[in-house]
Amino acid sequence: MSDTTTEHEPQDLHQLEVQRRANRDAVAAMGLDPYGQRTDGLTTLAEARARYDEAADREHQEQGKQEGFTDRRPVVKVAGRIVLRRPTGKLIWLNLRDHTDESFQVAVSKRDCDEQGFATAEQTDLGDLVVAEGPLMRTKTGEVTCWAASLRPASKCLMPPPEKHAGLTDPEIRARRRYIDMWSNPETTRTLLLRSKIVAGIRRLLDSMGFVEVETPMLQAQAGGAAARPFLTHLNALDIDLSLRIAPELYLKRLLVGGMPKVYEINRNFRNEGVDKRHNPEFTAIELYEAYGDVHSVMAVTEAIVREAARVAAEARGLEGLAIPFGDMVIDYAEPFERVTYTELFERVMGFPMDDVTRVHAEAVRHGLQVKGKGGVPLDHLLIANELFEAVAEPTLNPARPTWVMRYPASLSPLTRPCPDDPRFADRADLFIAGMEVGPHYTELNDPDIQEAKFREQLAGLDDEESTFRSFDQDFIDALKVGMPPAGGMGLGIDRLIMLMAGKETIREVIPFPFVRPLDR
RNA sequence: GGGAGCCUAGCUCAACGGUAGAGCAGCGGCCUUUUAAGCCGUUGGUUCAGGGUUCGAAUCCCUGGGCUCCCA
Repeated sequence: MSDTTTEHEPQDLHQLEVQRRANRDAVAAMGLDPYGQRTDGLTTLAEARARYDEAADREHQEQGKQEGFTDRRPVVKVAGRIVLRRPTGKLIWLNLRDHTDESFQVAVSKRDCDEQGFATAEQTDLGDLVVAEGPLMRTKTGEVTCWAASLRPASKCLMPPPEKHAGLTDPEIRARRRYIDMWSNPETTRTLLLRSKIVAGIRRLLDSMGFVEVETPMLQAQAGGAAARPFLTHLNALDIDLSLRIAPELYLKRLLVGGMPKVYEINRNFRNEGVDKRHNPEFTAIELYEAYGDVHSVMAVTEAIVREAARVAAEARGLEGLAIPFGDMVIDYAEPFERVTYTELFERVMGFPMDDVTRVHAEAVRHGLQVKGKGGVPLDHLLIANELFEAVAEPTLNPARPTWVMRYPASLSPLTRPCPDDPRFADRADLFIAGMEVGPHYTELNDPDIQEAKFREQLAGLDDEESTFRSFDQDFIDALKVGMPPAGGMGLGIDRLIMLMAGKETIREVIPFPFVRPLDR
């Protein structure tokens, strides 16, 4: 047996860690492995609790001391992290936590537990992992408890744990040291498990609708498909610079050209922009394309996805129906989503039509909005109108009602197909929930000549810095020349969707390891 | 990018110009039905870093760092 305490100079370690190492070594000195080993036949804490048998327990209480009594109480074997510890002399109460139950009581009695088990219980610290085995009973005060016949160490926690009631609250350390946050604050684990369940539900739904999940390149020579700064990297083998993708769009469309009728990808995008409550440099999005569909058909897919997410969330959180609380409101996803066109909303809120150049300009100035671009050139009228729309009209949307804003002005959405009945408007719809823009939906442009012209127009409008990051994607135009079916396409931010469903107002809460500044050490 | 707030023991927090403290955790002791167990005793600090003002600074000022929130 190695004496692990000698591997570190005691003065390098905090006294609390020194003490924990000593406690670990005391367990090892008893001939037990403080780090445990494979254990078969374990049940989760929630399963163990569910196995409690009232009748068998009563029978044991009434007749347990009689000659020839057969104990029929179910015996469970459980593993968990010690979150509370109450020694009362020759009886030690431990509360274990796992991903299914935040506090499951184990009693370790000197009389009824094996000798090593009781000695282990005496040496354990808060945060240690242990395996307990014994019959299920109810205490005087009614708590279902595993009355341990044996207790074995499973792993040592050498780090002093957070305060046992207040838990870990520092938002930075919660994100940086998620492995502590997760067991210290069970809500964190619940949220991350909910995320997994929702994503699995979305995949199940889309597969049942005939969509095929694909994976397209993350490393791209030119990062296209969205307006965002990419991360740059380098491929040593070929000595060329590459970008991490900002969107999978242009590859998914190539798959439509190739003949896949319904495709989606749930994967990471990388945008070299701000980090705040709603933005992480890497984030997960679903992007989906449906051949022979249009903006309306993919809106229907999104509504189905959002309702499925709400169904999974409501079930996991024990909520009635599809009403999910978020902040100080409750969003009922069972209700039909609101629909409003861009121009309707503009006129209703502003009180004048958006082509009223004079009033648009005056209102923009009154709201302190930019009416001039870089270099003092006056902005295009529609761009000014759009600033007004975003600053004044959008915020009037009822945050508690998922709302589609439809039919954007064509010139604001150059890469979208115009509405068939009026080419001044583009067949685009954005979904807003709780004041967040959740995802754009389009009838996709599939005419290669128009696409090429719009590309070039857009590139010409970029300033120098932006244009160094973006370039013309000839192969994509070539793909369109081969013929892409008419299609509907959509993107949906998974992290934001999870925020809504988990009731978390920061993106950090729903990402297992959100970006944190590297420590300088 | 602009503004505000915060940084004190392992954790959660007091002390706001006059001897750095509490609870939890830890350590020693007692305790076989506890539930934030209890009782007695006790260890633990470069008050983010550096500079300044002052007889005296965790506290006031300056610079830097980090975090959080609001706005763009």
